Amino acid sequence: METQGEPPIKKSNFIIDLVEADLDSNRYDGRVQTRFPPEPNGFLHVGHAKAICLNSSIANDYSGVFNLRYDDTNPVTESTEFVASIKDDLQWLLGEELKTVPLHTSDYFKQLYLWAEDLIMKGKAYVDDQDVKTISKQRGGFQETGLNSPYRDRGTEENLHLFREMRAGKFYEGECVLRAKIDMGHDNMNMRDPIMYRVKTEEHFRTGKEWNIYPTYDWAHGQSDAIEKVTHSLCSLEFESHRELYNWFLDQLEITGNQRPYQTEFARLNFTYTVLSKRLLKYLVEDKIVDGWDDPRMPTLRGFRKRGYPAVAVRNFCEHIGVAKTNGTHEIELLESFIRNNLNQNAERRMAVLNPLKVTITNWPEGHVDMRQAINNPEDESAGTREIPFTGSLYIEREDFMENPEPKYYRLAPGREVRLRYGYFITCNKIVKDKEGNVTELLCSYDPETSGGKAPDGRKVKATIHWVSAEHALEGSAVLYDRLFSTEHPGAETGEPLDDINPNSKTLRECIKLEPSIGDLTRGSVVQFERLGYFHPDEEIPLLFHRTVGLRDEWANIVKRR
RNA sequence: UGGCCCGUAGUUCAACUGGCAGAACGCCUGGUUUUGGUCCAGGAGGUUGCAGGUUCAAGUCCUGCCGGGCCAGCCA
Repeated sequence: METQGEPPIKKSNFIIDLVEADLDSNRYDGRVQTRFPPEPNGFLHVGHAKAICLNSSIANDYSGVFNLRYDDTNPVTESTEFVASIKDDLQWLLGEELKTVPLHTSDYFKQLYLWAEDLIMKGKAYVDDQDVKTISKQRGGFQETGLNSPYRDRGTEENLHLFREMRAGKFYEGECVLRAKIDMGHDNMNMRDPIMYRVKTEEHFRTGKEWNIYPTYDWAHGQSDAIEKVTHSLCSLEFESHRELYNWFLDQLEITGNQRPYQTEFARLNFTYTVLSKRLLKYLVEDKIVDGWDDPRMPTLRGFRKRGYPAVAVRNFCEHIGVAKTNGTHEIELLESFIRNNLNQNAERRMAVLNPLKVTITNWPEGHVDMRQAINNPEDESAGTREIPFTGSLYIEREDFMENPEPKYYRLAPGREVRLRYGYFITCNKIVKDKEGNVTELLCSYDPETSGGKAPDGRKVKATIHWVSAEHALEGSAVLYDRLFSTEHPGAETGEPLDDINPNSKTLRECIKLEPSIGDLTRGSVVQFERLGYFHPDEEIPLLFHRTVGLRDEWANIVKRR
């Protein structure tokens, strides 16, 4: 895996400790096997990225095996659309094709079924004819013990017969279920005779109409791990209380020794200024708050991709944050710093003006075009140079001029001299305004002696600003993205995250001015528009750019502090 | 007022298993710079949730509190 020159911080976390301890004790004969088990009912987001990176890097670091396993046990919510997108996003994130073919829980339906019969015969499972409500009520509460189902003590033969009929499609949905027979008075609610199978008539996207009953997560998960010979079954904290059941099932099936996986939980990833819950993300899409699952503002991997986040930067981020059992929220700035770090090294620089202000150089020789040489990437000499036409009629950024400059504002102002990057020093002599008093044009003079960017007399300028020649400029557009939510912890105040949606998270800038070489940019690559930020060319629309992330901005900090 | 889990700079994590509490990001100051970017140097920021106990020595072990999270789907 690429590391792009990151300082080699030795990784240390409680999961690595466990893996190494198991290696030391030879628990699995030196094997390490992990898996990423998404349900194919939605798109992957950064939260999943953490789990993917964790599982795949543990397998990588210890010469183990990492599998993608679709946890497709619920035909009503799952579809092939998601199967495809998950694999696609996963490979994008990992930066390579999967080394193993994707697995499916549905591949194990037969084995799971046989094991269920096994449990029935051991008197450890029974068919319950009660409906959802009744079962739920009987489960009791945290402080009250549950009630045994009247069907709990059915005979083995009757259970077997009923279960086979369930499979044969003799029952309607909700008519009956198969339950593990554990303990209705257990402190852990998951142990109060959990459901193993339920009837579902919906067609499964892989097994079609073959099955009328489907295993629940609890019944399928640990057994699937065991079938695949997973060693370390990593999942998020919310499954902590399911671990006891995970182990109980393996106990009943007498899966032991180096064939027996064990579950370890870690904290899922959270970020400031966004949400990662499936429900909320779905709302954003369906209520058209965003333009789709791949909207660059979305924390989905598709969104990241469209926004121009390099996959390796996301991986490095995941590597860096490590894992722990503390539920917390990462500052989004940390992710952004990894994005910038990568892009600073790799993105070519270009000049673009997003909010153009006309500048006329009054002493420029009429019709003269001066080709200026510019460095493509100061961090990477091999990126070479390019030429940019300089003329007497330019556009500069409106924000780079202030009629009445505030303290510490270094850029252009009446009577002030600045440097045009790769061009000359210019001085603002006159402001042209329209009837409403808006500045429409600046009349400036240039100093021909400053062609090299320095004045022979040694005088300094405080600022260097970017520009584009008016007659050579390409016209395009840019979309500027801001945080999707306006508060660090959406919903912290009202309890409803949607109350904190930032109404200005997307700004379209049309008629932006681009230096000519931008027309030749290769698709997919991210460029830095100097002094503005990193921009990702849209995959379809020419000269449309998505702002990946802005540059760090000292001036913005100064303004904010006021 | 059940059970399980978690509390270390603002944030997220380390601390070789009892031996001088560190890093990254963020913030601040200075330097370099034809990007107010990058880079370099430095700084602030901690009663390790609280209170006891064991020990020459406790973030680490013990006890008790406090705070937070998760669990009562035929979702995963």
